[in-house]
Order: sequence, then structure tokens, then C-alpha cells
Amino acid sequence: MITSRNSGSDASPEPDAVWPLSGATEPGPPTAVPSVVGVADLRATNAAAVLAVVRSADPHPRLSELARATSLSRPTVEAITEELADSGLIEAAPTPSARGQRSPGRPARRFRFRPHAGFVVGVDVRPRSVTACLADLDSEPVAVERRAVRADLSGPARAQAVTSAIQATLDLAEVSASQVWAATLGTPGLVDRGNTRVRQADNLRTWTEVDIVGVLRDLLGCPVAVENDANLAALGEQWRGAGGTAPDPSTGEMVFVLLGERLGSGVITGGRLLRGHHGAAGEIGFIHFSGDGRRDRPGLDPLPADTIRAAAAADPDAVAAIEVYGRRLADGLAPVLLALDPALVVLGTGLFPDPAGLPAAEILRTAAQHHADGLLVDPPRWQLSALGDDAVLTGAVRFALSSVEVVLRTRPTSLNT
Amino acid sequence: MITSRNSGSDASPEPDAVWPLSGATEPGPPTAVPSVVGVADLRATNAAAVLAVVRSADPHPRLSELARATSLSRPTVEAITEELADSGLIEAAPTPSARGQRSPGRPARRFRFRPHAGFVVGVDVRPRSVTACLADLDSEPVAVERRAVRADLSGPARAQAVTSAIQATLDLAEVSASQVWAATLGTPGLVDRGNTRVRQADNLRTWTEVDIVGVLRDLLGCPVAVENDANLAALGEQWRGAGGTAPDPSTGEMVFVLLGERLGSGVITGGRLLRGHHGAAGEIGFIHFSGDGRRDRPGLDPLPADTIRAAAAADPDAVAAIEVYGRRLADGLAPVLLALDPALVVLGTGLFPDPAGLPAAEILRTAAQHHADGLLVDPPRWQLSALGDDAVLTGAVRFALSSVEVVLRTRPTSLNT
DNA sequence: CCGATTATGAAACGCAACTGCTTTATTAAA
DNA sequence: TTTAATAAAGCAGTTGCGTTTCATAATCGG
Repeated sequence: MITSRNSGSDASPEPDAVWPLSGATEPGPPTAVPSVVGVADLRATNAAAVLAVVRSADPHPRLSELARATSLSRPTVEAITEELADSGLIEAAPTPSARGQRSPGRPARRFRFRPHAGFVVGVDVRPRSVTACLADLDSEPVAVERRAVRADLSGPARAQAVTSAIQATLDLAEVSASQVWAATLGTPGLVDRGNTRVRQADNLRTWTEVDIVGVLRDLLGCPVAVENDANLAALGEQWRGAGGTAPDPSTGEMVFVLLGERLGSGVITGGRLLRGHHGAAGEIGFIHFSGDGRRDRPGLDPLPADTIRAAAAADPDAVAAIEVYGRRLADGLAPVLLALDPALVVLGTGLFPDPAGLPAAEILRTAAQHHADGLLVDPPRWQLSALGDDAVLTGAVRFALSSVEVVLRTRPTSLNT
Repeated sequence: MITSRNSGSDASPEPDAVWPLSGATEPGPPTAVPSVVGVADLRATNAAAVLAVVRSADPHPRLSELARATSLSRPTVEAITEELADSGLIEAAPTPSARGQRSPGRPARRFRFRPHAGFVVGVDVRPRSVTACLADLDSEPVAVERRAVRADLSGPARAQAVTSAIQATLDLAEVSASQVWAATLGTPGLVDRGNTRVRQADNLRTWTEVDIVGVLRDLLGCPVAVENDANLAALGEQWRGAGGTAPDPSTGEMVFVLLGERLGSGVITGGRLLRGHHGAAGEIGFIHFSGDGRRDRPGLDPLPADTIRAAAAADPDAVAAIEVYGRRLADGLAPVLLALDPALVVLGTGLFPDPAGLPAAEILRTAAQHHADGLLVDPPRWQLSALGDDAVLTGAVRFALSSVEVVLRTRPTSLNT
């Protein structure tokens, strides 16, 4: 095992002061004194590079391929693969036995990533439901558990529902809490900047009084974070490339709009979530939308369910109503889009639960995009959510995973406990 | 000299694939394969750490202090200081001869940063003027040169004014072009994402047709970037802590509003400039402000100069007009502020050139802040620009400097050409 | 002038990575 | 079945950086 000079407390909810390996191109935040490195950190860094190649290469790579891809020497990658195998993060893969594909010479060992070396938990808390998802290191769900709850459930009872749902996923997948490396909980309302507390959630009674992060940390013994649901949904869409399976670079500059009971949004710029000073970025529900029924109050009333259904059935009045709604949305969003210059706006279909509503959502999207095109300098693309109802849950898993991956990128071999 | 395995082309305008040492806390952008490191990179990184301490320590540090501050061993920092001294980035400092402060024992060598080891150039291009600033590595100006030009000047002639102003600063300071490490030019209008071209600048004739980056690179032989003026002003304000000399953490989440002929803004989130997908982030000049004279066209007409003067003289009508203007501004900005959740809004006083206008600016600020407070969830502080007319120029210097500091943070010793 | 104190210098060690060579396992041809 | 070709795996030996440890040099207070 490698111990790093920079090793902070690994149980901290924020993986702080680690070394991002990705290249930030332009002016970054002003830094304090940069960290120093010792020889031991080399191993950790290079192990991360090897691990990344093993994860992405297809078919399973051989040592020589790893050496070429990382530009490390073969003896070095060999030593690294041994360490990674010891830590359980990779394992030997069977050599492909297809007759024609085999090359002459001594057959090479091949390596593959072990996604089940660890797990993460994502939770989606809504007024009427609590859903927990246990996912492996490839963010593949291994167990999902949903609890229907009453909207007026008290905070502690809701927390109880969360822990019980999580515990159920663990039991279902026969995974112990110690195998969980991180957890993230998505919630409506505002979250503090450190992702440790729910600051405000007007439709969830006494929910802010619960120290849900503490509860989950006691349950799982790993870093836990809370985050706004729209923000997580944005992350989820980013992961899925917002529509395709292929990663889409335009998701690095994206605005996700969650059309729920209250309007919310998640903003991604430079590939990362925009959180703001108080963690309240994206709270577009308080915008004064023009022409909305409630003239004096901010916000945009949600579309009635029957209008959506009627529009899906091509009722002209309902279609017109949705088009008006889309234009209002675009109108209110225009200043935000001007300020952010996103490549993409993704409309979360939380408001259009079943597939029947999809045609209506498409009408809304078209109307909004068309109207926005006339208002903006560099109009973004508008898309419907690719994940639908699962966006928040997926995003929670991604959030948890990304905090783990920061560590994987720096000292993966120190994780084998 | 140290050669790094990761050495890219140092003359590239974007310092790509270098190692940011600052800790990015939460989910970062999805990365390709991380870079690997060799032993040589250790030296570069640790040298950067030592350099940073030398720059920030006061009084000039001794070897043992450097060792303590960096947690490196004394022999290591000694070797590093030698290299840094060879490269010209630091030098021996005289020992303080004050009788009382001297400690017993052999007197220690002390080291200090040499800001004149290199220089950067910042340029502020406006319709009626071109200003160049030559600054040292502490971003201290060593020469400033201003050229008044006609607003309808052609692009090539304007470029000529730029090069001539830059050359004048070099001559004035007796600095050769080879000593300039980076240059940044601020301009109105839109800039492409790579900071290499001016995409759009409706009030500058044929300015977009000039390859100003190429021209300056030929002149200076160093990385050159162009950036929107409001964005640079935001960087400048961030550097000055937006009002104080002390660095202010709240500038990491800041919106700078440039009240010029056209409204522009620069947004800083997470300590870095928000650029957007097309580099057009912050273009709030196209927002439809309510109640403006031109109902059908977007934007907000600038305040007439005589109104400003009258308000400064406490004329009630003028004061009221400015208050209305401030409220309109806050109204139009509210969606942006909701989406970004900044800690701070800085009003650029480009519209209020002389000190006489300051009282009027203060009226505007107060009215805007008061009105915004009622519209937002987490209202930001509102401040007047601390740099005034120099904001863009200062920001250009900072932008250029930050791109060289990225290098200084990674392989400072490879710079001694 | 002497001891206390602090900085500097030099040698030896550990660790990670690299180069170059030998050995091993396999396929294809004789 | 043997043999040559080929590619992987194993095994020193070297280099570079950082660290520890010990010895030496310079200065101050008495």
C-alpha cells in the first residue's frame, strides 16, 4: 500500500486538497501554497493512469498495451498492476480464445477493472417518495429500493425511510456497509455550500432539522453529501451525454431545467457543477415570469396534468397552452442563458411522468427553443431529458462516484481496507 | 534545467495539459487518461511550491523556513533554491541588519522573488482609445502607454495602434520582447472560446477581421490571448479583492457589471472565469429590461452624462432617474443572480469616469441592491468597482499572468531561456 | 576567548522509474 | 516431432529525487 504525504482524512465528506489530474486550461482560482510531492506520490499518480486505461480500454489490455498507452515502462506498469490487483481494483482477465485472433508468442496476461471492488449509494428524496440506489464503480445499479411516503411526513420519519431503503438495497445485493465508498442524497430545496445540510425545503416538513448526512455517515461509515435535486439531475444528464450513450462535450456547458412542482435548475459550466456562494445557484423558481397567473408572486405555475394529456392527444387548445408556456419559460430563462451561454438546455420531464406525456413535452421543447432562438446571441440546443424520472437518482450516484474518482485518480491503492 | 515528460509546446496560447495544484473539491470535468509523472516532475512541482512560499513569505524566508513551510527537507529546498536562482526567478536577499532582530548563530541566507525575471503585457482596446500596460511578475505596472484613436478607425490601423503602444512600453521600460512571457488583449464584443479571435464587435469597424493574436505573437513571441473586456474587468476586481487590498474569498463568486455604452458583464464562479460554450457568457446587454425607452429592442440605454452630473449635485429629479435606472438594472439582473448565486455584484464605473460621478454611482448601487434584495433568495453584496477605469487593463495583466503562473506552478525552472 | 546556537556541507539510504538483457511460452513452418 | 520466429515476462544495474544523519562553519552573548 502506498501512503501519501498529502493524505487527508479519508472519511471527510469533502475530498479536499487532492490532486486533480485533468488539465484546467485557463486562469484558475487563486491558490494557497501548492502541495509538495514525494516519490511515493509518483506511484499513486501513475497507478491512477494505469487504472484509467484499464477501465477504458477494450478489449482488456495487456501489459505492453498499458505501457504504450501510459508511456510508462513495462516493468513499471507490471508493478502497478500487481498493486492494483492486490487492492482488488483490477483482476486478470481470461485470454480471448478465439482461434484466429491469437498472435504468436507467449500469450499475454490481460487485465480488467473490477467494478464490484466498491459501491456507492445514491438517494432521491421527494415529497411523496424516497428512492435509494446501490451502484457499483461503473455506476451500474445493483439494487434499487423505493418507498412511497406521505408528503407531510416528519423529518425524522423521512430519514428513517431513507435509511431503511438504503439498508434494503444492501441486503438485496448482499453488500456490507463497509463496502460502500460514498453516498449522495438529492433533495428539493436549498443545500449549504459544503453539501452537509439541507438549508431550506418549504414543501418538506421539518426536513431541514434532520442531520441526514450524520445519519447516513453513521449507517455507512463513508463520505456523505446532500445536493439539490436539480443539480444532481444535471449531473446525471451530463453522464448520459444528455440523450445518447456517447459522452457529449456540449454537456460541459449545460443548463438542466427541472419542471416540477417548483421550477428548479442545475447548471454545469466548464464540465463542473455551478454551486454559487450559498449553494443556491440555479434557483430559477423565483424568477418573475411574465404573463403567469400569479402576477405578484414569482415563479411559473406548473402545467395542469389534463392539459398535458390533452395536448398529447393533439387537442388544439391544449397544444396552444403548452406553446405559450414554453415561450414564457424561454422568456424568463433568456437572461440566464445570456449570462451562461450554455451549449445545451435539457428539459427535465419530471412533469411528464408517463410516456404518454412525451409528445406534449416535445411541443414545449420546440416552442421554447424557437422563442429563445430569437432572444439570444448564441442560442443553445434544447433537448428533453434522456433519463426521465431517473435523472436525480442517477445524478446522485454520479456525484458520489465522482468524489470517489477524485481519490481513484490520485491514490487508488490506498483504498484496499 | 528540468525537462518534463509532459512538456507541451510552450509557445501555445493555451497552456494545455499542465498540472493545476489547487485542490478542486467536488465533481470535476470528466477526464481522459490522466497524465503520468516521472521523477523529474517531482522537482518541478516542489520547485513551484518553494517559489510560492518565497513569493508570499514576509520577511524574506531562510532555507529552514522554506523547508518547514513546504514540509520538504532542507537539502531539497537548498537544491531547489539553487535552480530557482539560476533561472533568475529568485535571488539572495540581504540579511536584515537590525541589531535586535538578529538571532544567534550563523546568519542564514535569505531569498526573495525577482519580479523582473519576466514581464507580461495587458492591453485595453476601446472605441476611442488603446492602452497597453507592461507589468512585472508581481503584476506591478512598469510602463503604461495610451493612444487616443478615432472610434471609426479601421481594424488594421487599430492593430497598428496596439503594437505601437506595446512597443512604446517596452522602450520606456527598456525591456526586450523576449522578456515578455504572455500578453492578453481586452476588447469589446465577443471572443471565441479559445481566446484566439474576436468574433463580433459591432461598434469597432473591421476589427474582427484582424488577426490581432497573430500580430502580437509575431511582435512578442509569447502566448497571446484576447478576452472580452467585462470578463477581464471581473478578473481585475477579483485580484484587488473588489474594494480592498486583502484578497476576498467572496470574489470567487462574483458578477461584474460593466456599465458602458453597451451593458456587459463578467462572471466568476468557483474562482474562475465563466466563459460559456461560445465564449459569450455574460452578454447581458441583450436582456430585455423592463421599462426601458426602446421597448422592442433589448438592452438598457446608458444614463445620460448630464443626469449623472446633476445627481452628483443632488438634483432630486436626476437622483430619482438614477434610482429608477438602478431598479431596472436589478430587475433585469435578478434572473441571472438567481441562477448564479454570487456573493458579490461589482458595478464597473466606466460610465462614471471622473470622481465627480461617484456619488451618482453610489445612488445607483444603493437603489439596485435594495431592489434586488427583495427579489432574491440569497442576495449578494453590491459594490462599486475598486479599480475604476483601470479594471480592464488590470484584468488583462492578471489574465496574462495567470497563464504563466500555471506554468510557474508546474515547471518554473524550464523558463530560463 | 568560549560555549551556545544556527546554518551549511557531505555521505549514505530508500524508492520509483528506466534501459537492456535473458528466459519462457506459444504459434507456425519444416 | 522438431525448429525457428515472436512476443511476453523476469531480472539485474543505473539514474534521479528526496530523506536522514553526521560533521563543519559562522556568528552572538557573555
